[in-house]
Amino acid sequence: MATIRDVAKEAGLSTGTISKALSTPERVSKKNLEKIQIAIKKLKYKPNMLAQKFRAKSSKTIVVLVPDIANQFFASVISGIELVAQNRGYSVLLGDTRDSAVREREFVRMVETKLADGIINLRPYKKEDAILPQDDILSVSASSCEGTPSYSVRIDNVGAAKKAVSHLIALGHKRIGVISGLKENPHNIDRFNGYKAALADANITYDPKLVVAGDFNYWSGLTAAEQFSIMKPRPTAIFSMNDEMAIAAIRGFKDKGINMPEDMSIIGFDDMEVSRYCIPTLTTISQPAEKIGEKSAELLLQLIEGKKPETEEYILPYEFVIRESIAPPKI
Amino acid sequence: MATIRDVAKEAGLSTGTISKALSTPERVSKKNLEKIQIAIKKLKYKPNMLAQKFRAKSSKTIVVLVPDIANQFFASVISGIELVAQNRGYSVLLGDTRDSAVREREFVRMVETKLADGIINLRPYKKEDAILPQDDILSVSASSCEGTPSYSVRIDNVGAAKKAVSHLIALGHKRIGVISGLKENPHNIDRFNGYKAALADANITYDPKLVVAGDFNYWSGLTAAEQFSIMKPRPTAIFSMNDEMAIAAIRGFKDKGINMPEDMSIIGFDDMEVSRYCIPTLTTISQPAEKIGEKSAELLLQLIEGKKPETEEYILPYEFVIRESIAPPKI
DNA sequence: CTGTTAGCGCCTTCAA
DNA sequence: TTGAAGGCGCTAACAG
Repeated sequence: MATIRDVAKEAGLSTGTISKALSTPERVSKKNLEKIQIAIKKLKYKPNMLAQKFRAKSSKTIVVLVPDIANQFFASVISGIELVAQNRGYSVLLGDTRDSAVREREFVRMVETKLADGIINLRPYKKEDAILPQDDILSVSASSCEGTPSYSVRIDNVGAAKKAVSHLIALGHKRIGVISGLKENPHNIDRFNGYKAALADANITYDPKLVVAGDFNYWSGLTAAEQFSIMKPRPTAIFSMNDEMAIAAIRGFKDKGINMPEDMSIIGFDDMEVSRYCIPTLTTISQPAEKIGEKSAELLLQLIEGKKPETEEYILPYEFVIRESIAPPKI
Repeated sequence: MATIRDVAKEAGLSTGTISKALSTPERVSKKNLEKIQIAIKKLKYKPNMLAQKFRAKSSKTIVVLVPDIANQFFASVISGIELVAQNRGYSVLLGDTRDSAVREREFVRMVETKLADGIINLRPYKKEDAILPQDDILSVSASSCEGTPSYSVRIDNVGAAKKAVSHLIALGHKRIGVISGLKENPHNIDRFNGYKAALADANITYDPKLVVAGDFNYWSGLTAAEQFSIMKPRPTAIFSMNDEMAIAAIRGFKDKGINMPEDMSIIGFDDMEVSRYCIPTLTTISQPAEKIGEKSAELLLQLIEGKKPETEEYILPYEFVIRESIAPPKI
């Protein structure tokens, strides 16, 4: 492997000049620039970035911690992060933690040991179970929840859920079921609080029987629909903690001969691509996933470059997208 | 940030001893080991891995090129890769190329510039449009297709497709439709060849009208089902190039009053998790995704460590999983 | 505009 | 078992 010294020798110049030619070519004479070009080509010289980074004491890399990489929403957030990072000359190291704290710590170690400059965490957490933030680690929490410590970018989950449920109430619904996500999941908790708040506002008493436990996955939405279909009295509308379960539930209700939206209204959360296509198309909360990613990256890069951001918490606007899946209750 | 020299000073020893204490503690006296431990804790010393890697001239990192990160199958393959890599002390850098050659090149540059030691490519390609392999880059192609240049790990797509279609023929089906994936996609091509081979074996003439173009996504499966439902005569069975489209098609057929498997048989490809749950459960080809990942990683690490693998092409066994979605045709 | 030189943090001889 | 010293490839003074 050719080094900068080999190039210098080949071009009959010093390493300093080669280095300059690479970083600020305008400050090197044209003649020498040409010689250098030729030498580089001849030797197939590629700068050793490991050496560059070592010397610069900065890896120009940020780690993105993802609980589950095969997830549309996260993929969009990552997309936004990469956009900003690349524009600023940073690379993105994806850390699929698969919800394991051990794996999460490993990635934190990477920044402790200089392999990365900072972390964006896509796993929502409350204060209690937080590994991050850590004193000596620059980190930002993306798509976080209420009460996330330190820098964070998110939407108002409570408000969004409340808005959705209030809309159902305004349509005339009184018995509104919930397909919940994982119990301990902070997003689930926030959205659930929004649900309760909407009921409280309308003086509807909260009935825990109307809450069916799901796990954010398709299958659990299907099961939930079955349970709702045999309830007496049956709810007239459902608020699902994500689109995937909502879409499964639509399917499940149809199998039981319950038609949407005539017999049953349903609202999801996320606005996945399929939600525009399913039958009926799904009313849902749309999160600005890419924007969340972009904002998080901007925040982290600010921190890395030693600037102090104005605010700790950035709350981005969501959108309540009304589609075919809701209607006033019968009677 | 404390360096190894600071620790040496604090412990009253030389840097060499500290270094040894970190790598081969058994070769350092217990007394000194203790002193060193204390010094490290006091100074909160963390070795600078950028320096370590620089000196070792090896990043102990492999890049995994993924066309689309939000994809179950790829996620499983990556899982297998990470398993092997971590056991051998390598980290995995995920490169989501989003099918862009530019982005792909960027990751190739990382290994040229020492930021990574080798590449595992999850994008299938034929000889013509290959960026990899490249002379000076160690790479392995995972989940590749027929005719992939250089080291590769895959299943026999042609054989698998042929087996599935032959099974339909054996059940008595003669008009067998296809929901294809993206036209240029090599997996699509291989599987399509398998389909044709099965027809040829049974002396059934290939009818291009029975092929509906899809794109591997849910929505295209739905559309395909609509098209098939108005064909006259309608096919009695469908071979779908992946599970996602197959599951969508089941849905689409049901909407048209076509019941599976009585009125229509269907077979998918991939064996996604949902395929075990949908109604009817889906007959499909199961790929050993994790195993493909593991084998690819083993191969690449062998190459990195300078050993020459026995074979260039590793073909892993697939499984034809028969579930409820197929039956003999009516009459 | 170009060359010289020192040193980033670590590890590995080599000698004690 | 420990210490001293050199060097990995690169860049940033500084001097010319």
